[in-house]
This record gives sequence, C-alpha cells and structure tokens, in this order.
Amino acid sequence: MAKSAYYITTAIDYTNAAPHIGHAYEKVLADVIARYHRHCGREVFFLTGVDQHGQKVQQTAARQGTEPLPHVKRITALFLDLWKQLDIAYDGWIETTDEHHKTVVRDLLQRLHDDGQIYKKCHRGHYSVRQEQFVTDRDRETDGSFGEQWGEVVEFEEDNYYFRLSDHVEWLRDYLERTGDVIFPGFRKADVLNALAASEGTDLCISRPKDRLDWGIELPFDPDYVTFVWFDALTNYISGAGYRRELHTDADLKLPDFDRLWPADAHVIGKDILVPAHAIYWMIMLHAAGFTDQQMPKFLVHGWWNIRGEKMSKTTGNIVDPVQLAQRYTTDGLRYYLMRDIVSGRDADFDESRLSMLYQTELANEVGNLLNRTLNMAGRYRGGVVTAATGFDDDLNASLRAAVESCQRAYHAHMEGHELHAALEQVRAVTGAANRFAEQAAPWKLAKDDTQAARLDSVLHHLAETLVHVAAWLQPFMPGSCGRMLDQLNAAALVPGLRDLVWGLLPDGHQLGKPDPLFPRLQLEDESAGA
RNA sequence: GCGCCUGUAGCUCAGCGGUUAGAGCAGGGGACUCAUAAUCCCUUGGUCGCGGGUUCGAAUCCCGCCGGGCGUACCA
Repeated sequence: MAKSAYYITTAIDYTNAAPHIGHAYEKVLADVIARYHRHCGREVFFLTGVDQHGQKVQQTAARQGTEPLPHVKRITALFLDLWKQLDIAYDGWIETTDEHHKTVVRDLLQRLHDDGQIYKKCHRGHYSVRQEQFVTDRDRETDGSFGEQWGEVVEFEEDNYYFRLSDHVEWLRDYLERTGDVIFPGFRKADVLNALAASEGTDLCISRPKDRLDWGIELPFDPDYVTFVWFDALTNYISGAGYRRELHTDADLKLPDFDRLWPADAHVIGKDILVPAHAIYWMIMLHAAGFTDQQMPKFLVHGWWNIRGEKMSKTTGNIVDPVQLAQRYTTDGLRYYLMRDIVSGRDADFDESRLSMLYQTELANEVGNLLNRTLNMAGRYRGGVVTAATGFDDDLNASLRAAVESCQRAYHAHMEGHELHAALEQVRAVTGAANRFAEQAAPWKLAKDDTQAARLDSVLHHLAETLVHVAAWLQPFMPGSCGRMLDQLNAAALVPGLRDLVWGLLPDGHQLGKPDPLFPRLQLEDESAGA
C-alpha cells in the first residue's frame, strides 16, 4: 500500500529529568501541525514518546539508589501528565523499552551486521573513570590537562562496534545538494554540509560493553554489548510507525501500516540535534538499511526559548515549568503563546509577562470579547436567530467578507510553510476587522431603528459567520477553547474541512447559543517578571 | 579555534538595495456603550550593535570589531 497519511514525529524526550518549556514547545508545535492536517481532512499519524535507555539514566538511578526501570517510569509519567494537560493528541506513543521497539532495533542491527555495515574495532584513548566515558583532545584544558570535572583520566582500550558512516557520506552530500526541501528552515542545510565536509573517514561507534553500560538493547550478534544511543533512539521513528511489524508476536499490539506513513513528512526536532544525529546519522542509517532517496524523511528544525537572552539550563536555575504555566494561564493560553511569540526555526525569548499580556489582549479582549458581544447582541435583538438572507448588503459587509476570504488563502499558505505565527497574525487581522466592523455598523444603534431591521440582521450574520471561521482556523492551536467557541455558536456540525471553508456556513434561521466568557480574565496576584 | 544563526522604538519582532524605517504591546489623548472596564480612532517614541567599504542610493551587500545563541560529529 502506498503512502497516504501525513506522518509527523517529535524527538523522544530523555527520561532523566522533568520536562521544561522547551519540551512543551516542541510537542505543541507538532500537535498544532498534526491537528491542522486532520482538520484539513487528511489521515494523520503523530508519534511521540520517550528515550529511556542510556548512561545518564543508569547513573542517575544508581545515585538515587534505585534501578533504571522504576526511575524512567517515574519520569515518563511526568511527560505523560504534561501531554495530557497540554492537549497533545498523539496517535502513537513509543518508549524505547517497548518490546516491539527493541525487536526492530535488533533486526536492523542484525541486518546491517550481516551486510558488513557494522564491524568491530579496538579504540585506545583517554578515559574518565568518574564520567565513565572516553575523553578527547577537545576536552583538554588550554594547558593540555583534563579538567577537574573528569576526575581521574587513564589510558584505556576497548573493543566496540562501528557503523560504516563513511561509506555513505558521498551519497548524503549529493542527496542534500540536489534536494531542496529536506530541512526547514533552509539555512540549516549549510550546517549539515559543513559538518559533512569535516567528516572524512570517520565511522560511528554504536556499542558499549555491558560492564560499562548495561541499560540498553543487547546487540543481537554479541551478548556482551548493548547498542548505544543512535540505533536505539533514532529507530523509534520507524519502530513506532509499524516498520516490520510482521516480526512482532504480541497479538494485542496495535501499530499502523508503515507503508501508509513513510516517509515522515516532518521530524520535528530542536536545532541542537540536527547535526550530526538526525541529518547525518539517521539519514545514513536509513540509506544503509535500503531506504531509497524517495523514502527519506523531512525535518522541521525549531529554535529555543531562551530566558532573558540566555539558554535555559539547570545550572543557572532558569528552568521554566510548563505545568505551572498551563495552570496559571490555561492550556490554550500557553499553547497560543508558544505558537504566537516565536518564528518557527528561530530562537525566541520567553517572557511570562508577555504570555499574560497576550492572553489578556489577543485572546480575552479580541477573540473572546468579540464572541461575547456578538452572541449577546444576537440574543438580545433577535433571540439568537441568524438571518442569512436579509436582502441587505453594503461595502462594509463586503470588506469584512473580503478580510475572511483573504485570510483563508494566507492562513493555508503560512500553515503549509510552517509559519504558524504568521497564520495566527492573519486570523488576528480578521478579528480586528470584525471588531472594527462592529464599531462602524453599530448594531446597538440599528436595533433602535425599525427601518434598519434588514441591515441589523446582516450585520449580526456577518459577525457570527466570521466567528465560525475564526474558530475553525484557531482550532489546531486551541482545541479546547475553539470547541467551546463552536458550541456557543452552535456551529460545530457546520464546519467543513479547513480547506473548504467558504463564506456561508451558517444557514438561514440558524440558532446561536448563549455567551459564556471564552477566556476569562486572569485572576493573578500582581507580580511582575522583572525580578 | 572553526562553522551557522542573531543584534531595528521601553518590550516582542517585521522589513533584507530605493520615496520622510514599520507592526503589536506598553505610554499619552479622544470616541462609544453591544461586550470579559472590553472595543474603535488619534498619538509620543528609533544614532536600524560599533567602525570601515561598495553604490547615485544601505537597516538592507562586503570586511573588521563587540555582544548573544547553537553546533563542532565515539559527550543523549
């Protein structure tokens, strides 16, 4: 069966510490895009999950006097809670300790090993006993010594398995150079090409001996080793999508049909893991496994939320907790802010006072209040009944319809181009136009004049019809609020696929619902973020 | 060190060779009353990081410097 679905993934989060705003941003971004395509009527598969193996997990668990598995289960629960709170509607959830994932990883490794793509080699070098890893010349201080953080550094040699990256570098360079839209934003491609140029003849170490790390997936061809990071984590994108599902014996396992999903339309990842992990390792892993150029995935690389211009980090203690923010500013308030105040692919500065301000002005005052005033007037003047065929029309009406129509075009162009902030700006232009329209048409005045009855009907109809469009456009961004919005408009059943939005969704005689504040004013203690 | 990105009004950003540099928010003034004291109109505000250069003309292209972010591939 051929590819038919829109397949989108996120990075799988490392279950070593609690989630922060950066994790939340990435998942909301992917969720909005996934919902957008669903609302356009496409079949969508959205995969996310957690990366539970590895050295840091093993070390942290040991430090806390527990085993890796309970430790990762505890952290995994934090992520799951957050995704629930943020309305992240994923279709597939993968954990790297899942049996079906391990099966696919082992199968892939075995095939590549049989194919001569993986070989064993001895590496000799400096090894930090404290950090349990090799250190390189790059880790040396300026005086040539290794810093305090490494503890005792000894000469050490170890056998490991290597993946023949170098055999595929030429192919990858060629593929990237002749293919335009593999990586969004486009300027990142230069990074990859530069990294590739410096990669001559280096293969990738993909194993760890069990006496050093045993919290991982055992190599199928050597029980003394586990595979290390790359084949374990990156493979999730196919194992979670039903790749080689004929290998699985668990009858209860529900996995999608891989051929309908692959290749991925968007691997949503942070800019820190594009090079080398995804753009080089993952692409080459796929190529080595027999995937063709037509079966290569695309990447959507996002930037970071900084805190006052600086990177968020545990050491500076400027971690922002998304759970708290969602509680304080509502789930949709946070989702809106995260999509509205950043340009996809670039960095942005996180500012809680802006989150608060945008909620108040753009959501409560502009969208929420527009709905409220419209439903209120319709209820008061017409018992909530919309008259579509009024026989009245004028330039003012026409200009509001024009604003709606122009948004419909621009919105889709921006959504397809991953310019979500720009799509929101377009919708905002419509609510602005509608609020101005209300001022200029002044239905509260028309209501006092019986000779203006037809015009009053047409003004109310235009406002309500516009709001249905607005709710539809915003639905991927704020599913909960827009659901309530459509309920109040009593129009949930009248909204077609997003691509098919046209003026005239509300039939003549449509009964609107009762107004109820969509984005209630925030009850916040007066605290500024400027401490 | 090297590479990529970035530095524009108080704040967040757009503009990326061409008239007196724009938007939103914040600040100031006014109008209105249907509405969540919401909305609408007007308005204050900028040596476009710094220094050179190219050009008839640069925020916009080039070079250097300074500040910030990320990466640098056996560190998830």
